[in-house]
Amino acid sequence: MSRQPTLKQLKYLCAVAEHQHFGQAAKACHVSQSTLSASIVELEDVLSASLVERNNRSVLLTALGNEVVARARAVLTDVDDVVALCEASREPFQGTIRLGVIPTIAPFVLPSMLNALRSAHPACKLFVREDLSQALVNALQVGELDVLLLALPFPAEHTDTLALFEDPFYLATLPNSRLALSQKLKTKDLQGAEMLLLEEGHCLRDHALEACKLREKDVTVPYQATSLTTIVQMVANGIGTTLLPKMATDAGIAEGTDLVLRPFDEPDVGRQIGLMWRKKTPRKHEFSLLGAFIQSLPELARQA
Amino acid sequence: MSRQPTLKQLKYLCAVAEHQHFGQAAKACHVSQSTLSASIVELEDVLSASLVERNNRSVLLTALGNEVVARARAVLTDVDDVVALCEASREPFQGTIRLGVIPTIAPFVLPSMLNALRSAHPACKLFVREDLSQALVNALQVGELDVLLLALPFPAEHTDTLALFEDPFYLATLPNSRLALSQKLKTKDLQGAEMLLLEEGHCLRDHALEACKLREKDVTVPYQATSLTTIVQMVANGIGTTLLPKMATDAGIAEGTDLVLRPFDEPDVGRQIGLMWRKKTPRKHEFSLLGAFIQSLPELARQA
DNA sequence: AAAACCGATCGATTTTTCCGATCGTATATA
DNA sequence: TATATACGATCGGAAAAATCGATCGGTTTT
Repeated sequence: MSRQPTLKQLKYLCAVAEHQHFGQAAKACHVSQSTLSASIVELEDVLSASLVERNNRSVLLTALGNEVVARARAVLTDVDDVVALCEASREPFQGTIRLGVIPTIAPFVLPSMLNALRSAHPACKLFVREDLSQALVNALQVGELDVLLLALPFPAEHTDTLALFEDPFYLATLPNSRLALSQKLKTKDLQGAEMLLLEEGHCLRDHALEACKLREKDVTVPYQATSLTTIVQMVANGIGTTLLPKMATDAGIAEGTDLVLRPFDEPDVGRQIGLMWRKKTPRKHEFSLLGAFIQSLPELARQA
Repeated sequence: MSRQPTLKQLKYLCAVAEHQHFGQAAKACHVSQSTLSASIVELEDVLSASLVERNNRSVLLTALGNEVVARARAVLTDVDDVVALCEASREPFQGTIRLGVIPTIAPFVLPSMLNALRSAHPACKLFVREDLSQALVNALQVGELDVLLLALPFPAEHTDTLALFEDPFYLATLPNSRLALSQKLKTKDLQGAEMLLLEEGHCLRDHALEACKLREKDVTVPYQATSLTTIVQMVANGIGTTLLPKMATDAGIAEGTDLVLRPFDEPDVGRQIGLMWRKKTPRKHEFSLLGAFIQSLPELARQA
């Protein structure tokens, strides 16, 4: 079993190649001549090859030595690149953030968020994955994602959450419907309404049911309703009524339809948006800053 | 001043990434768990970055950790490549040989030599430079070339030579010339002949003068005679007479002309072909083998 | 509640690294 | 020819590190 050469040995070899002189090379490496000399000998021993021809008057590299030097230089710069990479990642928003976002948030927050982030922190690379909450939590826990933007609460072991803002629900219905006419909309008015909600698995569905104190039997589950845009089209065609989060309506999801949007005359009818990360992540601070950054987005700030 | 990570640290990190488990990674690296653990801590310290999230139940890599692992893997394989390169160069004719050859040998030896070498030692990379003896010797001494194939003797410090074979001179002249008719050709017959030789700098010129005991004034120096082929054409056109080394005539340099080739009726009218290398080269043995290899070439052997 | 598992840490020992001094050789100088 | 100089190799001791076994503190599983 032959050992591996050391980075130090490769570095010394490159210095020798550059200076063609052991003494100067040693000085350049801030070590004594004897240390460098021994290191070169050891390298040649490890590689079982002659790399340097010592001529007492001049130092020559063998053909193999030249090859090794060329490759060693590449290795050393690659290692330096690793160091530089870590240095760049030292400060917040200088490295890669792997972000998970749920489908009922992504289309309404990501566009402005990504734009603002790119302006404020050009060096920050954001990797985004859009999926259902449970899938995101799984990915978070196995280390595929660093932080999630989702609706709280969502049960997840070994995680911490940071609440960012409330996202109230609006009732979306046709102007001539019974619910559209009520001045002071209460959640109990929804009893027996034909509520269209997203299919099972979307947390928006669960949060809507909970916020409005509804039960499964009060809800009509449409086939293939995998996006809010689809739901909106169905409501606009008179198939029923739905609840839309404010961020969706702010983003203009109901534009181009006859739908009216009615707020509820009750507190806490809505969902809470927040960040989630692993308890043990070393980047809590950075993610808290990310939370503050999201809160400061003008598109979201005006609803506070 | 931040230090550099160690190859060992990078290796351990990659093992952790692969096994997702400190204990198993340690076992794979043939070190104790404590050693590996400490090594990872030190790596993170050197890089001032969190690479691994220890979760007591599972080991996760940070985004930065994944990046570092990817680059570390590349670095490690590059280093392994260096080791492999040296291993391959361990045996003779497995590495690169930088060979210098003079112009009065190259066209007649290289074709068959390169062919044979490629067959016998496919892994051997031969880099050939063709130049005048003095230029080759300079290149040899500064380490740009490893070994020379030239005509001996040629003065050169710090070098050893290996004589390979004699290369007798033939007189090349037109059939009807005075010299073509003499049965027992002696060098002193050349006195006053219009001898065409290569321009200054070619050792063939000096060796020819010496072998035939001629002086400069016996010789006609043609303009622009930089190759034997040119000389041959000139002689064929009646401009004079010349000396050709046997290896050139064997290679058919006079084919297609009316020239006759006459050997000398004296010993040692010719030049000696040999190898030259630096006294301190670590590859003496390999170059000796190269010499034997050249001697065994059928194109050269039949003249022995 | 106990056992098992995992990585971090401690203390002791071994190994490695590093330096200054010296040596041997080749070259330059007198 | 003798001397001085320059260079890399080598040696011995001191300093630094790497490594190990044992143990700790925490979590998960039984």
